[in-house]
Amino acid sequence: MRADAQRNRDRIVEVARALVRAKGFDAVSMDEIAKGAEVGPGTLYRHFPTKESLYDAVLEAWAGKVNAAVDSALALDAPAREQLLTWLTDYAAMLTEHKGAAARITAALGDPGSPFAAKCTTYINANQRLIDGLDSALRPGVEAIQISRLVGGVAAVVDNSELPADSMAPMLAIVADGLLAP
Amino acid sequence: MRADAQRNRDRIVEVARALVRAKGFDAVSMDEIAKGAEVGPGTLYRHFPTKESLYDAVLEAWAGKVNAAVDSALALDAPAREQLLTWLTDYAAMLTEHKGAAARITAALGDPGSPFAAKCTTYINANQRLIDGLDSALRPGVEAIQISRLVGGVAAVVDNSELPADSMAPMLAIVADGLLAP
DNA sequence: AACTATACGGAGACACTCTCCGTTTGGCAA
DNA sequence: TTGCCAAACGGAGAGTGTCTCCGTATAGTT
Repeated sequence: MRADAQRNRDRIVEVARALVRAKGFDAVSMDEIAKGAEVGPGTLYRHFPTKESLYDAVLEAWAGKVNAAVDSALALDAPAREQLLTWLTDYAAMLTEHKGAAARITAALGDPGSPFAAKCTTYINANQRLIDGLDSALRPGVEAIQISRLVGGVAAVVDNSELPADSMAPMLAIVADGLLAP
Repeated sequence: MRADAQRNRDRIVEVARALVRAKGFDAVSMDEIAKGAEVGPGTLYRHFPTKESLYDAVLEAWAGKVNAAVDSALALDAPAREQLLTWLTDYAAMLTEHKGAAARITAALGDPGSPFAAKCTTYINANQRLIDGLDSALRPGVEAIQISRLVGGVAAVVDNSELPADSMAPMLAIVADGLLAP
């Protein structure tokens, strides 16, 4: 890639990240991002063929954080319930970090054609590692994608309704208790 | 209201209901509805100032169904877990009956200014009656709006991802077990 | 039959995503 | 350094959506 193209690409992602953080994905237009990054719309679309593919780039850094969070939860010297709840809370917090991310990523969980497909497998794998790690403490038959969807659903609701972050806690507690073996 | 206006209003809602059922709320445009009802866009917007207010009219008939469902679940001669699961399943099924309804209604749960506010209180009241009916079988401190959000979240995910209806069952089972007293 | 409040319809304002294509420029080779 | 050209740029505008304004038509009353 030519040097100017690389510079522009980086600036676009940077500007987009700031705008999305401030106003939410849906409330930011591509023109606005282009203007902020001082490029034309044509340039923007040369780098990112759709708005969602730009969003995917904005969320890039997250995948690593997810794996770190599941590791640190499993490393806790605590009962399974607390490990589980710690992870669910961290996971939900990451999903609500950027407005609009939770619903989008969670909706894409089963769709390999989505621009978020790579992130989805990261999330599902993280939940699978959790299941493997917690072993027999969980109810039998629970699947990683179900956990992803449950927590994603809760996070999406809280995100959409613009609720305070701590309103997730009681709902995640219910999910956690439901996930533990009867 | 003048007779022709009433006729047009009824036809608009009828056409909108059919189109939304077939294609989902987001995929149907107001122009399309206007054409289908053989009125101009101006007439459409005279009756329904926003697209969402039209959707509210489309969903009108539901409120009664919700109350009937919670009654019939509570009337079951069965353990609390089964009553609870029956209701959650019925409730989720109603939310996914029209594409796009689950996320919209659930997002509006705490917002009195939403066009769906009336429906939201119906849903919350239904869950409150469930809590009162199941009495001490539920975990202490659980709130009606939390149940509404949990089930709404699950329904929204399934709706968004276009999953088969039966994929909700295991997730609702987890929620149900989490809701029952430990 | 005339009159008026009410309702109608459609052109178009405005916003948004995305495309096409003529113009400019970075980086390499002579 | 200079010249070349593939790569990148920018912006006008196509296409689609929600919603508005206002001149026209009509229902219902007098």
